[in-house]
Amino acid sequence: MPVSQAQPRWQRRADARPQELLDAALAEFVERGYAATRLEEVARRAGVAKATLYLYYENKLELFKAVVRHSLVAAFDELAKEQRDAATSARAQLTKLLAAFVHRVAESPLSGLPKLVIAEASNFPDVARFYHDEMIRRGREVFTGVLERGIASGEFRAVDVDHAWRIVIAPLLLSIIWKHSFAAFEAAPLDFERHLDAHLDLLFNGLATDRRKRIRR
Amino acid sequence: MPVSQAQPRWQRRADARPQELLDAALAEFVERGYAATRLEEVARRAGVAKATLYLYYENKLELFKAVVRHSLVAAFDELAKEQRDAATSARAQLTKLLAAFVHRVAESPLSGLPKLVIAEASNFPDVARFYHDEMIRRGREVFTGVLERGIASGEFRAVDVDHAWRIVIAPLLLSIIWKHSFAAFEAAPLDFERHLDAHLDLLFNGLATDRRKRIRR
Amino acid sequence: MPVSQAQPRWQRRADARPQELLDAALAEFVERGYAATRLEEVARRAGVAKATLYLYYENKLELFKAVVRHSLVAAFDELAKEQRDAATSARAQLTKLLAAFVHRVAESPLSGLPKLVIAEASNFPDVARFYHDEMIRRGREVFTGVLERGIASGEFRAVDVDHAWRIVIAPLLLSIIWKHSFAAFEAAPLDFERHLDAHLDLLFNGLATDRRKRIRR
Amino acid sequence: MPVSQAQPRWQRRADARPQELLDAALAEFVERGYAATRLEEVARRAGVAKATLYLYYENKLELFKAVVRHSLVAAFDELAKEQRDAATSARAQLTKLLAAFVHRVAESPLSGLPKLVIAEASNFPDVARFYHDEMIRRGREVFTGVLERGIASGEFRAVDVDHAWRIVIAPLLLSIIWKHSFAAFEAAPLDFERHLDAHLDLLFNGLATDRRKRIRR
DNA sequence: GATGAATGAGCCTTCATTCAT
DNA sequence: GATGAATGAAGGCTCATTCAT
Repeated sequence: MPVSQAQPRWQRRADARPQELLDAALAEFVERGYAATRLEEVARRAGVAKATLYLYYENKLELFKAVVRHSLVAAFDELAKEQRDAATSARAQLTKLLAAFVHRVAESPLSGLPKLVIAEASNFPDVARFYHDEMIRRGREVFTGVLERGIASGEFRAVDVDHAWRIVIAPLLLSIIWKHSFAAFEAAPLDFERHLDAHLDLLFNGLATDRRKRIRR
Repeated sequence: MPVSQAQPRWQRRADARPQELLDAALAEFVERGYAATRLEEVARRAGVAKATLYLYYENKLELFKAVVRHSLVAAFDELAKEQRDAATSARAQLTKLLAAFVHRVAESPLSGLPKLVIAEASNFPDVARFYHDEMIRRGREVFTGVLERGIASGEFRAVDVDHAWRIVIAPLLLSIIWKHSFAAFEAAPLDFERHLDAHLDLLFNGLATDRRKRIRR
Repeated sequence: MPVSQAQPRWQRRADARPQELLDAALAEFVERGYAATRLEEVARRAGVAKATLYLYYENKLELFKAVVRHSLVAAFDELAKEQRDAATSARAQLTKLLAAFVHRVAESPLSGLPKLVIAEASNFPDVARFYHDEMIRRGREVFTGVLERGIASGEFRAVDVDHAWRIVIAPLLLSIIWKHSFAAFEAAPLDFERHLDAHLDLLFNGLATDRRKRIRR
Repeated sequence: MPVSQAQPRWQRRADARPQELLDAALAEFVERGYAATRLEEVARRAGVAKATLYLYYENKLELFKAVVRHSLVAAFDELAKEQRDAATSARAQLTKLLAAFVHRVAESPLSGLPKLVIAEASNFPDVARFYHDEMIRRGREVFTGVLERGIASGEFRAVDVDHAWRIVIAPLLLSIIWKHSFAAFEAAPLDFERHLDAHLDLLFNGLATDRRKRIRR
């Protein structure tokens, strides 16, 4: 297998940089969007001077990219902690995947990443493409994999996997978007746990009544 | 009949103008976000001079609010066309609602609205609150209403309605976000029709195998 | 005597124009200054549309010049009503002149003119020069004339006429500037009558009690 | 000793800056008025970039206010250098006050302040009120004080002090307004010294020769 | 002649970026 | 390495001016 000739578009360079800067920048970017984020604010939040940012990142765009790249890697790392042993049932595995997403991503600052990328996708297509190629593609692989395994094993019905994988994660993705957009206007914060339960219940059992209902997970 | 030699420098279109401006502004705001949208561009897209915008809207923020307000109303109008007759089954009604959302919102420029509001929620909390109070609250009412009716009538299982309503719309909402963010990077554009079918299938029947499978709608 | 070859810098053209426009413009220019005056406001005050102004004046500057020119002429007309018969004493004549200034200029809208010209002198040197050459020069002539006549006749002491004329009008000029600048902050409006009396008293009799103190400070 | 080849793009002068900016701004504001003054010009005159102004003053209006405030204080400081010892005669003291005004204010850049405030009074009432309350009120107090003392001691006639104080300063105030408005159009610049002499002469001795004419006009 | 609608040019203000210490 | 000070390059907004009716 030949080594790719081209320079990787995303170097690892900045990953050694202070975590504080990236944390501050992620928070600001998520809260305000790329354009409305002022480096002054990022710096203040990180407790450094504005000019200091330039010691670590060439410019605002590079900082932005580093934030996305770094958060992406962090998200992977978090999810990877959940070893996907193929020994268990597809249903158990799917449950585990979704739970991991909730516990390790949705409830952490990393949850801002999807919102950020979505909001800036048309302004920074290469960032969106990067996210798409790295995160979404892998997500799709993982989820379609489980679905197909379940179908093959007879655990799952023969659903339209190409679309089902999106439907499976949609409620969770949407919940983190919710959290970053409308949380302030709701009486009580969204209960991720119950939300996940409700999703799994619907997902496995469907909405329509059936006399031979399965036991909740 | 002699053709006038000179093009008039501009047209007088006081009536059509507001709509044209809102259309242009919606497109730009959705594409770039509030901060990165230049009024120059909005104006160019609408075919007017920048200053003309100020004849109709006091400033950028007011234009933004008008866009959201107007799009919201337009979305309602679209959805209202689908009369929700309580005569039919809850299932048929839910199906109709979701189909209406796909056909009348997701596939129109109005589909940009959710993405826009989500992206700018923390920058403009009052806009987000407005959207939340007007759109989301009503959406919740409609969907929880159908769910409760279905449960009451025995059509649906006794699911956790407070969460289920979100899960029911999540795949559709996400699909329009998708369309505005990652469409460019996918081989084929998302097929809303198949997506809806897949969702309805999963929603009503669940993922897990069941011998007494219901008929697809 | 040859006719002047050059075009007069200030035509009489606009003097036939609606008085309303000039009145409105004078008021606005005096109140806000040239730059801060919006033609929109002038038009509104005159009860016409902005574009209508352009039917009468080429542009803002021409309107401004017309206002100054017209007000100047009006001021002259007012003052000319006071026939200066050389039969009376210099003192009576001087008194009459100052009284006329108070009653015909200071207490009319024309009082805004000096303030206006002063404020805009460096922005529009030709306007200032015009005012200087027309108004001030004539004022100087009139007042130095009276002073010299009084000195010649023995009514007045042999004062430094070149400076005295300014001193003679200073309190009145300043009073109208006052009126247009600080009137709002004073408990009672300036009583022009008493002010004039006080001035005349001081002017003719001096401040010091001892009539034999002729030593310079 | 080698000369540095390149001029530094800018100097670091945080200490001197504010004063330089205020000086430049005062000059421009006096020359053009608030509205017509472009910050670009102020900056150029001060030798800095436009944006630098914003490091020291929030916006144009704040700069304007700072200019007025600062000039006012500076004027006070100048005048305060003239200790007003009550030991001398009222006449000597009045003379001293007026001379101080001429030498320390009229002949300095501070002389532009009254013209500036007068011109912008109706645009910025709070600035005018500030000037009125700080400068004018104190001026009135000082001058009426001296007049009353002189009257009490028998040095001065019993004049109408409420109006006399204005008359006493009017020629000097007007002279500085003159200087900033019409100086360019006169053959010779106004000789402040002679002007002051002429004023004092008239002020103390009056215009009329006959010391027994007490009949009111 | 009058005016509502439209616009081009200009200025204030912000902010990413750079320089000097 | 860190930062306060400075700036150039936008972009929002205003307004004198012009066009079409």
